[in-house]
Amino acid sequence: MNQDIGGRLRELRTRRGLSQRQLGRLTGVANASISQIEAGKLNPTVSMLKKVLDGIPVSLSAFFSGDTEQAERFFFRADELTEIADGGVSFRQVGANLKDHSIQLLRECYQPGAGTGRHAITHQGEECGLILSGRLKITVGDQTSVLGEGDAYYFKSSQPHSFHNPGNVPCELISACTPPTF
Amino acid sequence: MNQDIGGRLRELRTRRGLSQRQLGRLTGVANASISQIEAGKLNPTVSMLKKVLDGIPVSLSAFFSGDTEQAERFFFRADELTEIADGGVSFRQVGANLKDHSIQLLRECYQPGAGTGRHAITHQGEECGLILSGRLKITVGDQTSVLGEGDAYYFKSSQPHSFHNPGNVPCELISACTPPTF
DNA sequence: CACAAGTGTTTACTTTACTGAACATTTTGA
DNA sequence: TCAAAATGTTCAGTAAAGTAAACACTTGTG
Repeated sequence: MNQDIGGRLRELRTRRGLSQRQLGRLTGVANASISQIEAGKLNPTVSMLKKVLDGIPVSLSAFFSGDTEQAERFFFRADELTEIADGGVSFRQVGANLKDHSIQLLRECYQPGAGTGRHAITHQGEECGLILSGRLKITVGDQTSVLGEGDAYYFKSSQPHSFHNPGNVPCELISACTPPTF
Repeated sequence: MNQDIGGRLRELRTRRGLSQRQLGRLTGVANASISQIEAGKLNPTVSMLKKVLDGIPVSLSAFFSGDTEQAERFFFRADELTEIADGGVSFRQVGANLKDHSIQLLRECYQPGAGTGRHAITHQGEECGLILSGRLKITVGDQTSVLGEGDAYYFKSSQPHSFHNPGNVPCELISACTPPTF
């Protein structure tokens, strides 16, 4: 844990071309502390880490979300988007097999009458989508709406939510959400 | 600062229906510490805060990015998605006027020959998309590919990237990305 | 009512985060 | 070539984080 923090801090600091002493003077933190944090020999307080990061500058949020890695593949052919069907609902996820992604982009298709049960187990993150064709009845919290082609939705996944196709033609849409687990 | 952390922790804990002691037993942290953190009287170490958050469970990333607020609107009619055109490229963003969102879902249209310059100023986050119609030539890092209907892409925005429509019909796609700024 | 089990808070005490000043090396420049 | 001024690391002292055990209070149950 502290090894991770230290390594990441060192990477950010050196990438910025700063020495431990420079960063220390800049932030009012002892250079010894920065050295020990980077070596994983110190268990920094949040306020301490924040002071140091302010000098880089990087937010705590950015620091812990840590998106510095490179993706190994960028392009996916249509037939690679394996379809997952469940009842009258089918999904095709872009980049489903990527090991570390923060967006789930789905092409979804709801057959007439199909839908999801109410998601009682709400998850973190956010969801949004845009209707390509057909009609979809969406309930979020205590609000319900029937969306048609070109309409869209956006909500925090912590809201209980459900989808249902009330029409008599399939409903196609594209949805994007942040992953359920952090 | 510690007031903020404390308040946020208390909000998350109580929303979860946990008492300080329950959370303490669950995580192996003294309930007194949780009490003091919530009161802003303690300056927790990162590892300490992480142990506590693991019991909720919330990641450090989610904790500091703070996506617990409720969206005020969930549904958007097609004509509300105001179009932004720039050269031969047009965008329609879902939930563009939401004050705090972590996904940018765009319906994009590239006219024949249109494209973006190479994005030299790379930003944080990730981008992905799915081609609805037409063809789009995408360059990411040192890789280039021409995608057609149903094809998709996914990459970290820190990679230099550019888009261009090499065909003679408009190219429509849906893209999703995490916001450029933290 | 009384008592048991829960809640969050406060208080000594132990552990440790954090500092300032040393250290050993490497780089810069006259 | 030899200071001079960087670099990162180690170390003793101190300020504070974190704990265990009390506290005062509320809630439910026989």
